[in-house]
Amino acid sequence: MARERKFSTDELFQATKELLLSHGYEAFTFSLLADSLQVSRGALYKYYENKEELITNYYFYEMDQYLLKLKQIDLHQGFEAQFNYLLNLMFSYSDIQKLIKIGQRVPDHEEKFKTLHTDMYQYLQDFVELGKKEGKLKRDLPNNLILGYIFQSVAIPNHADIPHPVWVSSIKEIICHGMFINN
Amino acid sequence: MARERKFSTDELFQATKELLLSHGYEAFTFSLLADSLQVSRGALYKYYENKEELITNYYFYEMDQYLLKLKQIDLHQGFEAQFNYLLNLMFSYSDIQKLIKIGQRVPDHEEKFKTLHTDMYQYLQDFVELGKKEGKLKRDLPNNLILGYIFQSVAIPNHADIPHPVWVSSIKEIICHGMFINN
DNA sequence: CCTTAAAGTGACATGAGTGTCACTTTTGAA
DNA sequence: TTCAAAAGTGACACTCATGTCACTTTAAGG
Repeated sequence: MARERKFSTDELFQATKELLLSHGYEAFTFSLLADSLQVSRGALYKYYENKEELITNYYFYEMDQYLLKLKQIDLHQGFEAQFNYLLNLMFSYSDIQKLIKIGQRVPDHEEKFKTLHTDMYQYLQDFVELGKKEGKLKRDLPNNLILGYIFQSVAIPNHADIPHPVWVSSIKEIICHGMFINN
Repeated sequence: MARERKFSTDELFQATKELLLSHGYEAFTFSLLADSLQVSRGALYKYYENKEELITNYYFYEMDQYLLKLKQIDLHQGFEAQFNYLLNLMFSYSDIQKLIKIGQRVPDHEEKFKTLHTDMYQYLQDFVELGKKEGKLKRDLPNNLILGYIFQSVAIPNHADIPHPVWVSSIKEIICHGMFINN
């Protein structure tokens, strides 16, 4: 009954992601997106009323996928295994941290994004509590700081091009045991 | 001989800083800046040809001040004292990290900003090396990771509103000895 | 008092993104 | 074959930031 679409929702979101990462929120335009999808600008308005609505939708799509991955942490037994899983996840989805920062710029939606962020942290409280119960994590550290450190570590710029495996194991070393030599 | 200026360079840079932090690079406009200074847009063009030139100038001004503070690290004797000085500096100038990120968006100047960033790191190599020589810092950790880790820590969002002193001492604990209990 | 240089103003042309809409194209079902 | 629903197009009116420029205002020196 209807004509075939020139682009799928997945393609649209993929293009949105690339443009958001390369241009930022303010410089992201429907023109750019239309060009990238080789479609007219008007066509996009058939699906989304404006850039804000599009990006909000895209974010929920992206975050759903991410949370799904995050929830798989429960498939791992014991804190140590969960910790390793989480750290690897961070590195394979390192774009997400950048996207979250960009997403906080969407007007009127700072609240929504803050909530999403908080939810994510909330969800991982169990993981941190497990670590504390198992006597692995220091009890006096705020849970949110522990999570913040794990999330932020993927954002440290590797300007000196240290080989990835060395970089990752060094980060793990610092997170777990710090940069100071014990005495 | 000349008419009195309605705003000083310091006022202009202060307003620029506030607008950059609140609106980001792409949404920063001469109109906004002119309004903020209660001056006509045209007046700004007497001093800077465009937004890029203005922001570049502002950045060099800001970074000069910051580097000056950074260099005062040498006034402290021994690694431990320097480490404490650096950490306090990070927290009192926490806007700088955000500004650096925003600055990386200025077109054609990513190179310049990357250089500036690298220079800053370069300048602190001595500090890290001192820590390693004094047997305080783990020798096998890449210097840039140690610095990056210290810089990033001020960017961790304190959504749960942990009291500042607790927050800071917890961060120091993690940086120095990690989040794991030793066994 | 008058001149002059710098500061500041406001209007103009330009270019780009926005949102809309009448119109065309495609497609499958009747 | 026809036709209706959904996809897609491109032009239009609108808004807003940009950069320029002729003009006005100010203030100090001659």
